[in-house]
Amino acid sequence: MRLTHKQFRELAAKHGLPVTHQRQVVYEAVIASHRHHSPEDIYAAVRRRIPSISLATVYNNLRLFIECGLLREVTPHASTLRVDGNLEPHHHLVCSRCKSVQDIEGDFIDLKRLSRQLPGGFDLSQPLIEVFGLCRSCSAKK
Amino acid sequence: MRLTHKQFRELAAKHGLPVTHQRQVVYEAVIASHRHHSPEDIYAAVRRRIPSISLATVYNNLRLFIECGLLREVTPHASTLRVDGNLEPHHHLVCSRCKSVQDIEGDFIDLKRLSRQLPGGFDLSQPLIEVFGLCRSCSAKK
DNA sequence: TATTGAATAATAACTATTATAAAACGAGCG
DNA sequence: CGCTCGTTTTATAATAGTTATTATTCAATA
Ligand SMILES: [Mn+2]
Ligand SMILES: [Mn+2]
Ligand SMILES: [Zn+2]
Ligand SMILES: [Zn+2]
Repeated sequence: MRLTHKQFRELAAKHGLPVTHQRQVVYEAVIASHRHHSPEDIYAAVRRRIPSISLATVYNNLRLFIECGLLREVTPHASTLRVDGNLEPHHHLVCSRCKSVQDIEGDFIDLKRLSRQLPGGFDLSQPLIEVFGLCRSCSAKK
Repeated sequence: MRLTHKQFRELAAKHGLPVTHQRQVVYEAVIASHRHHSPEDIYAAVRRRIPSISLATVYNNLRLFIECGLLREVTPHASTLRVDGNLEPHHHLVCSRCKSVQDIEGDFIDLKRLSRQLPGGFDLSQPLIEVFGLCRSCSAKK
């Protein structure tokens, strides 16, 4: 863990973020496992080192880290259910900022290469793809 | 609307779903616009034709339609925030059933073709891709 | 028409997340 | 050292989206 200790201090300095013990431990909990965890997961892990930590602190710092680019959000969708009546196979273009979704067509996937990277047993019989970026109005704004 | 009227009756029959007035109208509201709507959007639209409808009925029927394959869910992620400490550019493989996420590497996107399909102004400077399918254990189960 | 099972409406409950306010902290300074 | 001030954390209330519960309505059948 000495490694991530230093890693966090450097990252925080680069983004002008004051380092606190809580932040340090939250960050380390995220990268300790190479997985994609929920705030509750992180909270449970951090509590083993800081039993008094508040769930709000975990949320606050995860949000902060995501905004600063220290962490990546794995679920860059609108937080509510969205439905699609179009059953034709098609893909989606999602704006990471405003969460808007538009259809996109075309065979831009190299299925051969993709399946070469695929872990065994993964069923990709009709692959659905989402491509994330910034929509026109969002990329104009910033 | 006569078209979707008939279309819904046929789809419902195919899936053994009893047709009710509410279901008919909810379905029509979804495909009336070629967009990706939230349950509240649908609720607002349906209320103009059935003022007494309950929000729960909208939710129930949207879920039902998704399960039967009459509609597609646009947000097939875990419903809670997930964070990723890996900042190296990489893509994700998401299981549509259990919502598990794993990293996937490799250049399986034809960026030339993709940008040909891209609407003007969409910023794809570092494209993130998510590929949806069924993970090994989920595809084994069913 | 009476019976019965399914769908709906009204509303309560629940869960994830955010907002608020008070307490604790900590760097800088006399 | 103590004090001060801005920041962070904690505890908790509030909110939003969704699901569960239950009484009512509906529609098909006998
Ligand atoms: Mn679509
Ligand atoms: Mn990842
Ligand atoms: Zn946008
Ligand atoms: Zn799965």
